[in-house]
Amino acid sequence: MVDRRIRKTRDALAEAVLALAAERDFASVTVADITRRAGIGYATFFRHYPGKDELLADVADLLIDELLGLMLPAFLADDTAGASLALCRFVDARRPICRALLAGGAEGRIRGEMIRRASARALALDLPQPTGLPATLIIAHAVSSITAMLGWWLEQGETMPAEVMAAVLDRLALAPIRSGG
Amino acid sequence: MVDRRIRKTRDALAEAVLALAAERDFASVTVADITRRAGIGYATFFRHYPGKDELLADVADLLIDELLGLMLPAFLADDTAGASLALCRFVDARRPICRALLAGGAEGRIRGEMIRRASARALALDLPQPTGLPATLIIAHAVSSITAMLGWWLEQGETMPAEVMAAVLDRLALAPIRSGG
Amino acid sequence: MVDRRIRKTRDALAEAVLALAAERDFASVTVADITRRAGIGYATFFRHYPGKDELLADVADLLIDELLGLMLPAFLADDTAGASLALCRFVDARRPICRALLAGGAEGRIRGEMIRRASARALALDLPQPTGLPATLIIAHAVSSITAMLGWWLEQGETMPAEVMAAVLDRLALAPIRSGG
Amino acid sequence: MVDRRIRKTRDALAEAVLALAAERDFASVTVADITRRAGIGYATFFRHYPGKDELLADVADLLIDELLGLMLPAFLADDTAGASLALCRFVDARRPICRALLAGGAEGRIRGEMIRRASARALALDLPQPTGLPATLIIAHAVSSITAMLGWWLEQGETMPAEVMAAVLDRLALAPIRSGG
DNA sequence: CTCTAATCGAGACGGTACGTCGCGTCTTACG
DNA sequence: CGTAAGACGCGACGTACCGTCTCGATTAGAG
Repeated sequence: MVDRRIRKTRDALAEAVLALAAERDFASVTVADITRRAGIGYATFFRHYPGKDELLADVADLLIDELLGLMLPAFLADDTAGASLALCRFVDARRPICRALLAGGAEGRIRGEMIRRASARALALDLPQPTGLPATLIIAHAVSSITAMLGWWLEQGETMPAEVMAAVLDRLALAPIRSGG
Repeated sequence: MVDRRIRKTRDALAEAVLALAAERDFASVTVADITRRAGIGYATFFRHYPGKDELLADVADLLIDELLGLMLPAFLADDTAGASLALCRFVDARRPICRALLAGGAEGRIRGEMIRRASARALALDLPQPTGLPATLIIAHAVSSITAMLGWWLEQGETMPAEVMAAVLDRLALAPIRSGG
Repeated sequence: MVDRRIRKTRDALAEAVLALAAERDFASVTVADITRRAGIGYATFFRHYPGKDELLADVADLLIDELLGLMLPAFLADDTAGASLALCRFVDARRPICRALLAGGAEGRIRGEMIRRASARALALDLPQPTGLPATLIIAHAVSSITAMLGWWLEQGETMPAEVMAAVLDRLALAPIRSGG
Repeated sequence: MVDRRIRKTRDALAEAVLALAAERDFASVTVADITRRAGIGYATFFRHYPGKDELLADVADLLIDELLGLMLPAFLADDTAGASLALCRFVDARRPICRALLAGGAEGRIRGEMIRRASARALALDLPQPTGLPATLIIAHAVSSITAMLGWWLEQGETMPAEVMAAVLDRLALAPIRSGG
């Protein structure tokens, strides 16, 4: 169905871009760096992606979708603590890739993409706003705060357990959304 | 004391970079764009700044310092609502420049710079951590959440008054830092 | 074997640099002038040559080699008159290119290159020095005198036939090397 | 008469340009190099000379005039050997400056200037051409050959006495002009 | 098992922006 | 109040990447 060569090339690109984004500022990573690392031809890159940003987005998309799918149910059930915990365990189990996406120079793009996708989902669900605040504002707050704190967490090494981090996340970023009002 | 020509050139550069950062993605702004807008020679730019990022940082620094100086007293007095209000009024009174810094493509850099400076100040003050959480984590959360929400606010036009925004900011980002524990 | 695109680009560059060197002072010719004339991209130039001097040298090299190959046999056979005549006819048949190389601002570089190559050849041949003078001195004299006179000749237009010029060349520059001693 | 300060500045410039021309390629010497070396202000340079070429020309002019004045009498008296000897002794007595002018990157300009001035003198004198050859051609030959050989000589260090060099010069460059015909 | 079309590597190319350097002019702070 | 110091506009330089393109060589998967 899908040519095996294509899959192989894309996998190599994904691995390469993550490795490079993890080890230095994403803006300074060039397409040639990626292709060299992936062991593929320079022009071949553009047969798959229009640019490095799109490659990164493609790599991140799966993760973001998975993550949102994981958090939304708990969040909608007002179980912000559960959502936080699910999130932190998810991230903890994928430290290298999350580190690449959240603690490198790519963070800005990732956050933007997450806000976009979360807003789209919220719009599609047409959820009620018990807090009386615009959904896009809440999302901007939640996503920004969470990605910032996760980035901080991942930069600390393995010093703080997922459960503790989840509690912090919940207390500072998620619970305030529900409480009060 | 300082050559008048130098001041004039720097002022022109500051004005130009703000105008350009406001009207489109900062990453797509070139040094040539800035110098053209400022009416100065291309090479002259580099006699003042190593690159456009540094120019932006220089422009933002004053604002950031002023802003931190404004918020800190209220924040340290546990008056997060007062700090929020001071912040929103400050921003409201400087919409164009804040919009350029927070709602354009420059947002990532500005946030990074703010986190850096705020962390430095916190370290210098050696403030007690009543919440038991690391200062750098709190700052990452607060700065990220606040800049994200302020960016959202500035993008909405003048639809929401500063007082309302301040309440939101306080409830979602600042108050949670103090409360609980 | 050699990429056809490369050959095409180099040919275009060679044509362009000769045309420009012929019509004005070589020092005032810029790389951009050359690439514009050749119809190639500016950066492409540097994929082929480190600078305009090297391009000119490359263009001149073929000619110089051919010319040295033409003169040496007669010269070594003590037939300086024959060598002069061969030289003048050779130049006469290639007036435009020789004019570009000898009567423009490129003259200094060309002379230097000729001295270098001729010295290398002389060294390789390890020829006896019947005159008792160092080969490099003789070469400096011969090349300088000849290029100067040829430059003068080419600037006069077609007023003096090759045979006459050859006689002058022989009498002033070449014959004195052999005679006496 | 002439402001002493002006003379002092010019002398400093002359000294500086000669020193720099001697120690490296003249084309790579910048005006800032010269002024730094001379210990004068950058802008001051342009109050005295339009550019570094003109400074060099000014410095060389005196020498060239002196030299031509020295050689001409002997040359016009058909005493080419005497002219050669006068020349070589003159140069030998001023090795550093001559080296700077003849063996550095300035050689091309100096030769051009010498040809120009010698041609002007020849034209002014309206001397008969016993050889039947155009004066400008002879001058081109003589000046080029001589400067080339002197450059070679100066580069050898002090290995060859002026008298020997003069004999070579006479035999290869000057005598052939007179002899034959 | 073959053949045919898609995919690949390699890398030349036209561009755009960069940051540097030197020039020659013009202003300005300072002695 | 003149002058050195140096900021400035200008323009060429050489570099780095981008995204497009043309080559053959290889290889997958349909017939």
